[in-house]
Amino acid sequence: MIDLKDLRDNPDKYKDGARAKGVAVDIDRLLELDTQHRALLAEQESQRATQKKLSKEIGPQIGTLRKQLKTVPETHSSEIESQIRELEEKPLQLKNRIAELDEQIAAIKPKLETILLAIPQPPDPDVPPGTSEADNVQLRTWHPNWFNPSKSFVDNKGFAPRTHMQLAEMHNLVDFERGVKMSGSRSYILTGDGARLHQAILRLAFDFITTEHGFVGCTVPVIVREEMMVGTGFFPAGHDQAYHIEESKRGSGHDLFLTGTGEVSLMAMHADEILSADQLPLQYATVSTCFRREAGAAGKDTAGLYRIHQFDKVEQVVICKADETESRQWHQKMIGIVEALLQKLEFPYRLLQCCTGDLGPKNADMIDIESWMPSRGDVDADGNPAGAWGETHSASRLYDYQCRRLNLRYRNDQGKTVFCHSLNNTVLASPRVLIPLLELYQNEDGSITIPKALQPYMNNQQRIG
RNA sequence: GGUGGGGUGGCGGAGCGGUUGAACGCGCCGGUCUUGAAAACCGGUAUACGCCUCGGCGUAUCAUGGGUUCGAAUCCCAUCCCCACCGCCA
Repeated sequence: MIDLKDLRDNPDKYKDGARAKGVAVDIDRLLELDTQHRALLAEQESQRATQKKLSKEIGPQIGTLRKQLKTVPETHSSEIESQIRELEEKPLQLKNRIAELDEQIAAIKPKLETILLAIPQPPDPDVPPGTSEADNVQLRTWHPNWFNPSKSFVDNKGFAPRTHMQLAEMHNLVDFERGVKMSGSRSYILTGDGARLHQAILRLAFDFITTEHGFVGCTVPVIVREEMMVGTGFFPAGHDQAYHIEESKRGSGHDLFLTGTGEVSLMAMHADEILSADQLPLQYATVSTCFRREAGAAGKDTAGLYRIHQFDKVEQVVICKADETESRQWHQKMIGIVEALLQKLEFPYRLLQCCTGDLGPKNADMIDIESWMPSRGDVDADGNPAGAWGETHSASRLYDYQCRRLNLRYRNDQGKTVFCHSLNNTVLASPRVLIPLLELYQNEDGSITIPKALQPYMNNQQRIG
């Protein structure tokens, strides 16, 4: 959520921001509604003030008259009753006017909030303009000595690559058919060493972020209330991407949603709280199952483990003071953690500065990290895929956009309550990450060397096949 | 799933239709006293929004949302949450 007061002062900042992100939102309409809303509120409040004052005068008078009614002979009672009635009628006009104003305010408020929630965070000025991921800008790349993605796979390893699907089939690592039988398209079963690799790499990532980088590990609910989806900024825009559990249809007071990332629960933990400054920064990590409907992605990346409905992800979030410099430092630090992990695994990767159109509604800035996936990209004359970068990580910087929605604040040195800043980044998501693992570490005979960093988590096993 | 009891400020805990944003205690902050500290005493101590002559003023908030009433923390309804017991269960 953006700051309505700031929007009043700088409407163009938000109009430009929405335009840069390609989000259609009627900010002029919001300003109009806001003006109306405030006028009504002012009148309603002053009417209420008069009503309160009047009530305090009348109240005791009615009280005394009622007491009199009990003691006085019946001959006088009708006179007292009419006095009471007279007093009671006094605030009636006010009451009607207030009810009228209440109604008008109640009619405007949801309209106002709908627009307010839809206004995206303006991109930072240093974010390059663009309309889609095609306009993202490569910042830097890294690769191990033994695999340079600027050369072909054959040049790197001396043989033609198999895809992760072929490798998975060879070694019975994934059962796509039965996964689909059970749960439809984009479903899978990790089996045998596939399941072990998955657990091993998640555990490696979880240990790395918690023990080496001091993030507090948490297990969190992956089924949450709608307000948490709204609070973290995934709703309303991402409503179609979330699985919806309609508990209200079964008599419950509210529906639930499956989270598409551990970020939701990690951030929602402190919703509606006022933290003390010395609690900050909060560094949390979780490994959680993520659910994504992939609505609108029909036909895209349908084969293999790339785009699936359910996966597991180690996620990191930071909640820090409302300080841009600190926020930016954390962003760099969180990216550095991922780079260190990928270097441990010896995966070639690159950093991409996402352009304005690719940021999503809540981010001021986003850096994607992509790992080299030999099976992606165009197929050459020999029938070998050229390989391509595939997104494995995404590091977001949100200022107070998310904390404002979550009502997550802290008390600063002056004792004022201030919305925190928040950031999040993938640590590692599997099984997508098994794509580079299997494909990069395959040998000519189809066997797979297990990365050194992973071997301790695989009972010191060195190869598959 | 069933039955019963509850949700009041940072915490504990009163209030159960009329100057109650809320007694009292604890905690916290400031002050007096003290060489210093403690004790004692005095004062202060919520959040949000709106208005504004930047000193304030107003409104809302006693789980949440409705309702009754001239007036609701207090009465009614719905929902959420917590606790206890029973049932079911990894």
